[in-house]
Amino acid sequence: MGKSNLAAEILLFTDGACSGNPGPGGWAAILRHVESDKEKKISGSEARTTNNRMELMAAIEGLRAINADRRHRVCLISDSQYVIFGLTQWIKGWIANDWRRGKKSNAPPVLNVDLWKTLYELSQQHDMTYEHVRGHSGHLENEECDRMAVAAIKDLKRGND
Amino acid sequence: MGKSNLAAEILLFTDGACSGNPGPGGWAAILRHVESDKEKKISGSEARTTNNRMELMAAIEGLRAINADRRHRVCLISDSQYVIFGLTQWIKGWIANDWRRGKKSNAPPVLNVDLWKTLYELSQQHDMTYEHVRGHSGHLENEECDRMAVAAIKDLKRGND
RNA sequence: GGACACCGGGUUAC
DNA sequence: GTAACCCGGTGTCC
Repeated sequence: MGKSNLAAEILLFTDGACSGNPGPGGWAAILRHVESDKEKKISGSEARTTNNRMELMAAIEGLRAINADRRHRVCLISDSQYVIFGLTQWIKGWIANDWRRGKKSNAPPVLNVDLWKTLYELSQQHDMTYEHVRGHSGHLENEECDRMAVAAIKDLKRGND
Repeated sequence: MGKSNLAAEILLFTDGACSGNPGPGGWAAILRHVESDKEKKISGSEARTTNNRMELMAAIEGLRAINADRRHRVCLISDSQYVIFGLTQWIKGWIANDWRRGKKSNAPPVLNVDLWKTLYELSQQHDMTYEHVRGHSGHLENEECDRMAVAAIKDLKRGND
């Protein structure tokens, strides 16, 4: 529980899972309104995707579930360094370098740009803080997200999506 | 499978690797006699070299492994544009300009001239065709050469060379 | 400005 | 072991 958490109105826990990478994937998010302690849970799946795309989707759909009528103070909590470092550090360079992975003109393109652009726009609509937690280390909400994401894959495979 | 391949008697696949660039390096070549389907594999290493020198060495040693009693139709297949374009396009200009990278007398010198001269002489002894393949894109012999070159470095590091 | 290679490091998922 | 992703670099040429 860092200082950043104390100020947040909304805690957004996210996780993604992928059975095969690439393969069937699921994502999940838990939104907690700190003051009221109300919680919302959402999850979804895709037939063929990657682990990183599911981590991004969890954050995107989580942010989409927040009312955009005004800016909220949101703390995004994920076990994905890809998501957290991407949003807090790497994305500035990507934008500066026209979504390439480096300054050289023939540097390879950043992947999953579609999701990164969407996530970036959504993050700009609120006052965001970020926290990286280690996966599978007893973090309650993170583990619940993990279970939900895995369940979403299972539903997909059973055709119950 | 271009026309050029159909005519070749010998397919020569090559690759180089370098752990650090510059650093310990390895090279490898697979020679396939098309008619008999017989194969020969060779590899080697150097304690301190560069990626491009190893790519050149792979081609040099590959050509050296071909019997020079008469001219053979050889197709050299490499993922190094440095090697393929060097041999098919650039080297004419280098020779014309006394191994300089341009026509001006103060143009910078071509690097690795020792290897380029050796490779050029060897290539003149046969009827060569050339093919560039993308690295790490599922090309069987190229990937096998890659493994052999990396293994050569490993042997070197273990002192088993 | 362009291209092909060669690495070093880190995280996750199978 | 392989695959999805990111950061940082050099070797070489046009």
